[in-house]
Amino acid sequence: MPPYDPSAFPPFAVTVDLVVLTVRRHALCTLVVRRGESPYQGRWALPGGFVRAEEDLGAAAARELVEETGLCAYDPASPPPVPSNGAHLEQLATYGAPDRDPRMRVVSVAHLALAPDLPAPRAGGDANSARWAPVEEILGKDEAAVAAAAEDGGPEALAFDHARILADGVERARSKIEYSSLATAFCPPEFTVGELRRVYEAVWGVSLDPRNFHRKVTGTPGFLVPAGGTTTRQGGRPAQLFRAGGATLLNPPMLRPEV
Amino acid sequence: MPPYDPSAFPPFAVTVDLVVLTVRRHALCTLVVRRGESPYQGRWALPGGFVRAEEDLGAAAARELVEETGLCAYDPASPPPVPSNGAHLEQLATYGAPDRDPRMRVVSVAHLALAPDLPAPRAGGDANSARWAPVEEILGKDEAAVAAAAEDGGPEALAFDHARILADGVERARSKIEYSSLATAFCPPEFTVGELRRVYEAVWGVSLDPRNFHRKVTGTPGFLVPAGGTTTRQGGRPAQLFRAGGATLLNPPMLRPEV
DNA sequence: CCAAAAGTGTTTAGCGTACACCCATGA
DNA sequence: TCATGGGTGTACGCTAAACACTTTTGG
Repeated sequence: MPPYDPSAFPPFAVTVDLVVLTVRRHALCTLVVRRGESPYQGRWALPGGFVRAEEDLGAAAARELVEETGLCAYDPASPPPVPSNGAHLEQLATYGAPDRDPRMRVVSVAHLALAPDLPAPRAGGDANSARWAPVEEILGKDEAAVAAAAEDGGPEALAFDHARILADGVERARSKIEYSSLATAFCPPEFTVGELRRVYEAVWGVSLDPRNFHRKVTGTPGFLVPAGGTTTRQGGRPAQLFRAGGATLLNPPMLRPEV
Repeated sequence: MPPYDPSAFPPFAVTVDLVVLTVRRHALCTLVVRRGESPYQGRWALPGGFVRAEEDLGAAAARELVEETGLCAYDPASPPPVPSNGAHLEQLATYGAPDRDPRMRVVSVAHLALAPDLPAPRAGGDANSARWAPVEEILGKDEAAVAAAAEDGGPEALAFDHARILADGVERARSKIEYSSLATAFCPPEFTVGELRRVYEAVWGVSLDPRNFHRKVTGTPGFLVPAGGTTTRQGGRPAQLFRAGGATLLNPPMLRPEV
């Protein structure tokens, strides 16, 4: 083990990058911002920024989330995901290849945020410098391969290693809604079983049987609690409204159909 | 978003810390090293060190693993976990609370390594400055609560926030062997079904039915491949030897019994 | 009345569990 | 012979999948 000499450490910059996912018009979308400066000037990138000197990593991610979306992050540990437009926020992974930023050594602690559908994004007031981009449009169908090859790829490719980060975030979201109640983070505070099912269908890119899905989610204790009212959103029998229940782990899990 | 000014970033040190897990004498154990310097002088800590200026995060973790154990890390992406005494290595999470190290701002990218049982550890040649400590002995029974309260706790508590990191690593290992073939990383290259079962029992702290376990692992295609020979290790009918197969995902997963 | 979405009931097949039973070795 | 661990067969119960069917709205 090398001697622990605090005065001789290599200089690093530490940033947080955000994979903010939402479901819009039956498609899984992510927030991207237009880069105003070199390198990768004019290209789309994940939102992010430097961690401040006295700031925790999670706090930096929450601050960036507010700055980019106005979304308030809630702590996954606190039982009730109370606020009306809160977003789930969790650490994703850390990316620190020596050459990932040509200017200097930057280590980025990526975070994953899941949000309900929102109005148009705001990025420092500049409207067309931020957008919700369909994940499929950025990563293509074969996500793993594209993400690996996308760096320095075509003009639609994300800056830096952000395609890889996005692919990892999407994969995390896809697997985590299997065995947790996280899919409710894509829904408004009150939602119907059909809306929740369309979240699963959009995130997984599959079709699910509405009848079996209904039985599954309403039959799992603590997953959903009735909110009282009913709604008619699109011609048909009105649906009951639910809120996310206290249960965070889904046992047995929701089964993702084979492709 | 704050302006992106590379010359004005706060100074960070970036380290890697290692949660190295193995199964020894039916108990899940982790590698800890004795700290020779302040702060936390004389206390046990997870092995780790600074990331070098031109070094990738995973490479730094692999280097530390070799320095501390002589273990060679294999890339989980490459299909055959070839080397005889290789260890599984993956990124765990990143810890960067502003006050986690009293001397300076340190962000630690923790990694998780799973290794087969080894001879006594070596730490720079100093024999009694490193040991395999039973996880239960460090974290106690109720791991989440203890890990949260352990910092600045009794003399047996790990330095810094390492109890939290260890608890997170153990939890990752416990959940990941459910749905992946990762448990074979705790076994030597050739092993019996009974040895693999004892790995599950030690990591989960439960008893599993030997007959159903045998059917489950031998019936999952690609999980185990027969290695040919048989062995008598402890009086009884000789057992077939197996190698880890190519399958990395276990579907359906191994079910962890309720406690 | 018809379309559309919500919700319920029923059947079937697969898998996990429990446990009886046989096999092969050392002492 | 017995003890010990390896391995197989079988019956039971639960759950997911498939799908027929009823309910409640809007047009």
